[in-house]
Amino acid sequence: MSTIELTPAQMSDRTGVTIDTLRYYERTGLLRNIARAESGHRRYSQDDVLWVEVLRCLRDTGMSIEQLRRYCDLGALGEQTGAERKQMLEDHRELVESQMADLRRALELIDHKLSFYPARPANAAATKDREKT
Amino acid sequence: MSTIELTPAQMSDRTGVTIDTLRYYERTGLLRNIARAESGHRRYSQDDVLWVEVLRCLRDTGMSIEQLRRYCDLGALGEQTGAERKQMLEDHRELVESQMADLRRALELIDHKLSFYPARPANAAATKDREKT
DNA sequence: AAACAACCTGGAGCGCACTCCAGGTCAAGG
DNA sequence: CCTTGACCTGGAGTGCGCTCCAGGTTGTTT
Repeated sequence: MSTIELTPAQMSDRTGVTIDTLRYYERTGLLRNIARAESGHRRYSQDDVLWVEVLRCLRDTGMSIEQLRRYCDLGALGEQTGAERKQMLEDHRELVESQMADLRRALELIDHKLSFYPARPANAAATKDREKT
Repeated sequence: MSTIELTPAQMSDRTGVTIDTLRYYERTGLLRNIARAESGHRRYSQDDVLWVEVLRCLRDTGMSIEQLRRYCDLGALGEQTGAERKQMLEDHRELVESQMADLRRALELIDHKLSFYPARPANAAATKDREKT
């Protein structure tokens, strides 16, 4: 299995995460053991790509950098930290579900408000737009 | 209909928004025409409560303060801004739906990862936790 | 009337998650 | 060789959304 390695620029393209952010993640411990070329330049593996996608998925749904670092620390510590990692995931799962509830409420509100606007840009006078409702 | 007015502290209790944040919203134009007692102290109306709930709903789902202010500006300008306000709501609706997609992806990822942990804190050796997947 | 809480204003400060910068190294093309 | 551009490090800067503070007024309780 040829381990295709990516330059920082390529990694940034693949993941949609900027080079600066990749370095920031490395500094703060979210990315570890990134390979280097002899020149000292980083070389990212396919596993790194997958891991960054996991990180982004959790970040984008509200897990803090602090918590992600904790999660990484636990992973590095080995098997006996499984229970705590599981707990973190379960906690985050709850957060995600509560966010989904928020989003559903927001959709309802938006649709309710949109229902006061005419379907096509018709005469404005026809619309009695009840605000704050 | 008695217009029950609320003190800042009461308003904060009702909406879950701190007094400082309520003032901040007023400064930045998200809250307007807040009544005052003769003393100069604010008195919030029931409509203000509803409006803050709308603001929070939009804020919590990712609309920026900047955009919210724009939305308020348009509202203050009157009926002829209806089209733009409608557009803002439609744009935000799309944002909300894309966030829901993100959350669903996250839920899948989390559940996938959780599936590698034993149901009850059993012997750790039994779990071959494949990371980065 | 004295004490204490709640409120006022203008402005400064904070935490998060990046993002940018200076000053230097490395490497591929002409 | 020389230029050009991608990369390196350590550290400073940024923008957002609040949050806090100083110094003063108001209003209620004892």
